[in-house]
Amino acid sequence: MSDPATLPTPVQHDPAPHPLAGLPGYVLRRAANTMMAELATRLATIDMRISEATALLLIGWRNDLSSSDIGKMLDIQRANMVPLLARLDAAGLIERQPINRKSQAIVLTEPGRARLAQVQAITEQFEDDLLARIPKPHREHLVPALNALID
Amino acid sequence: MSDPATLPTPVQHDPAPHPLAGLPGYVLRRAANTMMAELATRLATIDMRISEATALLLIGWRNDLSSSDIGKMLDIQRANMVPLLARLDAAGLIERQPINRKSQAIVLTEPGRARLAQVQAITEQFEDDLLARIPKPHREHLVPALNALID
DNA sequence: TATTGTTATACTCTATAACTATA
DNA sequence: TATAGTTATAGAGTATAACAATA
Repeated sequence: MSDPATLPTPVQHDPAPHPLAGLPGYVLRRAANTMMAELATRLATIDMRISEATALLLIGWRNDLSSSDIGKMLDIQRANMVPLLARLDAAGLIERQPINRKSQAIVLTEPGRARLAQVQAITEQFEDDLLARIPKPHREHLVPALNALID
Repeated sequence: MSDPATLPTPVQHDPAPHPLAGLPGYVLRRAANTMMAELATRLATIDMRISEATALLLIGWRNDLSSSDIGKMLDIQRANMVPLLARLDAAGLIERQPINRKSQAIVLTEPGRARLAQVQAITEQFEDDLLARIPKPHREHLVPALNALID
């Protein structure tokens, strides 16, 4: 080995800034990926995915929503709601109540209500932690700014 | 209609369609999904994915980056860089220059530089349009707030 | 005619393990 | 020992087309 003092800096401990680091679209994608990975990790402790947890929150909010209704509110395709609700059903968290011969309301079972309480505890803590990471001067502007970007 | 003076004050100008609409984490995910879908649509006009376009921007910025370097900067796993660069290579946009017998620098070809110019035009317009959608009072706070969420 | 629920399918992004060769 | 490049594989989210039954 050569004298370390004579070598060029071999390692960058801080990721070098690059031209994308200041682009709103890029930091939006990176921030969402980082935070959703964190949320997914926390929800995994109760065997829930983000998509399942969001659906459960909605189902617990109203007991007259059909699969299509939930999909429209969460921007999830009808076809993709099928395996999602099938997993919640297989876990015994929801059941289907006929509205007419075409539609069914998705409602929570008793185990579903218990799971929802866990989901609410995790998501509330997550939202608090997320906001706490943002410097105070910017904090209150995040949700209004992001809402302006949603469809 | 009733006398407006007898009605409760309609202070809620932003009525939530559902309980998730006000959660920072949820709107972060929705905003990112919406904007990335828009960017993907625009990049598809020049046959580029978002991941390919971001890599191309980085490769055009410096000509001494290895596949691993690019992956670290963009938070893409080493293994996932392989098919990404393979597609850019197959399209004739990049070539590999040996650094040593272990590493290779990824550099743009002449067609790659032309494609990069198209990518830059699309992304700059996209970033402008994104910011324009945000009400002025919130605009300057978005990037600092999001940067605080990235790792 | 439009909508609901469904099946089938495919693409993109992401994640991990493991291997070879080289620093 | 650690890193670079690679292969293989799997999970998760998303998208479209198509179908039967019902509103």
